[in-house]
Amino acid sequence: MARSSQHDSTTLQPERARPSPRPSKEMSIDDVAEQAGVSVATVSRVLNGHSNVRAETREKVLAAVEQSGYRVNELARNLRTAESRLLLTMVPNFGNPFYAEIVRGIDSVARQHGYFMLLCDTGADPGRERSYFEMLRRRRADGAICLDPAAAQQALSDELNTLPWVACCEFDADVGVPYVGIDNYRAAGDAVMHLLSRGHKRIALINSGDGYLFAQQRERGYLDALHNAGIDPDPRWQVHLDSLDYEAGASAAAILMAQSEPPTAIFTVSDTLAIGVVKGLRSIGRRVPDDVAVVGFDDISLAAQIDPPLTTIAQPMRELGETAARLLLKRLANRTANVPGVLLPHRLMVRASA
Amino acid sequence: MARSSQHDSTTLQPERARPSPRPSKEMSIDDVAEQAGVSVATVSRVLNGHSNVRAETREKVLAAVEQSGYRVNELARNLRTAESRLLLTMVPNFGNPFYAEIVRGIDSVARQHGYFMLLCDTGADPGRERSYFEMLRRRRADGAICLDPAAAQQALSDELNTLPWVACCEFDADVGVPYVGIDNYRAAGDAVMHLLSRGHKRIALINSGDGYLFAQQRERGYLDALHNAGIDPDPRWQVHLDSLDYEAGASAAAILMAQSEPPTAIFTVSDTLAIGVVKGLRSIGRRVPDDVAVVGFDDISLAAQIDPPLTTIAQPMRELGETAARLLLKRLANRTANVPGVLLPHRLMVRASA
DNA sequence: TTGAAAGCGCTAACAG
DNA sequence: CTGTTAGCGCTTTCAA
Repeated sequence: MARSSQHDSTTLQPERARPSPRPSKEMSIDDVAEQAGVSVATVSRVLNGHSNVRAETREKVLAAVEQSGYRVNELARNLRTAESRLLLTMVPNFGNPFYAEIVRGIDSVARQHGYFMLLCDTGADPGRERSYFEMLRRRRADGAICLDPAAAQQALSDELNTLPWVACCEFDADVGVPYVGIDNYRAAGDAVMHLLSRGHKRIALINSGDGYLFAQQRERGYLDALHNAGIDPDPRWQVHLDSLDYEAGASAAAILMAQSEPPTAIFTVSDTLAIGVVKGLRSIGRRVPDDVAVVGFDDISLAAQIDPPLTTIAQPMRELGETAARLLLKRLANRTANVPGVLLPHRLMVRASA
Repeated sequence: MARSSQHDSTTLQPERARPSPRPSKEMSIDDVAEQAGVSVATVSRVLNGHSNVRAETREKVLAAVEQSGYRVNELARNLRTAESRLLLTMVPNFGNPFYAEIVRGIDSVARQHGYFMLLCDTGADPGRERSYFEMLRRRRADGAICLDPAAAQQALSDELNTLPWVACCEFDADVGVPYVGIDNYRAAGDAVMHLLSRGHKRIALINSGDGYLFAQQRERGYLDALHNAGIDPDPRWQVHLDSLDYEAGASAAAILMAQSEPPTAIFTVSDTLAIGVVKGLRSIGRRVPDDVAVVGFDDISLAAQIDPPLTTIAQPMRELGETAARLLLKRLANRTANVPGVLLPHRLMVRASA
């Protein structure tokens, strides 16, 4: 509604009297050089902050840049320097709030180092995932952080391990790929031990499909903790889901409770599942924690908000992301550097649900 | 494990007996051309699926590509074709589940058209936001979809409107930028009218800060609906928050209910807020909907999961994203095309909370 | 149907 | 301190 005038245009035409810098034809470094009366090399130097330029010359260049509205063409720069300064982050499902904070951590470290992060939702589909690794090969991205299960598992058999990437959360320590995550085995054990200490004996596990490495690790933790307590885990207490959605948790809970001797506690490998469980329990008239205790996993921000607030295993999500990014950057800086695998501490958050 | 021989090469290192294609030195199109005994032009043609290549020649090239493990260098291709095939999506806070589904919609349309989507979390910070628009100017991305408030508002005053971007959800129809969103004014009215029809008179509004355009629009809708019902809105019923977090909703509810004549219903401009409200209400002993009714906004997947299930205004999130992407693609394909603003329908989801 | 050659816009030797 | 110049790897006329 304000100053409109300026575009009745359509390209091809003169198009005069534009507001200041915006040039009608895209400028190149040559134009700037000419306008400043120097060579392109000099322009490049000041643009890249090299010190070997006389102050006076620098001023001239800066002035020309300023008043021409010139912007460096990163496409050209990328080709020349042979790097895209883009990092890929692959997540199986970025609608899951668990990933949000991790991705934030990655993003913040990346941009701190002059990289941009490209977020890719793979849907845990190996096909999609491969297509993203393909981007690496085509030099569209410099490196990748993968939160996806498939890659971690195929790293051995593939030439995947020659690509610059690191695994986050989903990792196999025996493969040659740098990783960061938590000790899922021990974390699951801690959760179960908490339930045990509350007097529960019939403790169920709601797990995701075993496509996930963490699922296997947590299941072993659960099983061993039970065994160590002298309890023989009933197979009927274990359910495997192919989803981490709220809904999946709700229906799993209902099924679990329909048994003749239903569990008195449920350990779930994800808070989203646990939230669904709580809702499912409620809808069949069971109270939490009085009738059945629930413990989740991850400690997403929602966990403390629901009713009752969720007891859960907290993962240091932000740090997981930051660490992953640092590992990757390190690999990028030095291809031959020995980048380690790192395990970050988890923590049991005792709230009202168990 | 197959045919290995060909490169024990590498410039400096031994490193022999590598698995198949993976070349130790990066291959270029010249290498492929040489290996296939044709010119680079021909290689380029088959790589790009041009039809004017003899079948036999094509085979030769493909074979060379295959067994050299060659991958096109997109950096070079980008420079040459002057496009990055990258789209930016700017969200104020991608931890908010509302954005997840929208982003999915964008992503799916983008990749369907051979583009990749770069997700950018701006934190609703105009500075960060500008830095992303800067990427457009530097040709690091071809276009952008912005879910952020600031851009929509500055589009007028700036040369922002010459850049290839579209607004999604946050838009000002009077500015020259293509947009997609819902009719926030009417949607808010619908929510209030629902509450009215349930007999409520003292209806509170929990709004976000007025940095958001939708906040202003929904507030007007709320106010007018009340007026139209002959109710004079008490200013004490309106609270403005600078956050959409669960926590913010919880404390706002407590404050609201501490008044001498507290509201009997609360309309909230976001489900995340509403979920916090429900929790806040519960923690001060108020029941929903018996003591106070709550209606949210967005219909994120969680809305149906909480206790009680949330009555809310559903936004067609997936479609919002898809439409935004299509508008942008259209603009990209034809800079002078007249890309319209589009409004998608919302829907009141009546559940148990109101 | 194919090849030769001219750049895309930039950075980085190498000279001066 | 500054300029000249040679490419980065690809696509695309233009000729053959």
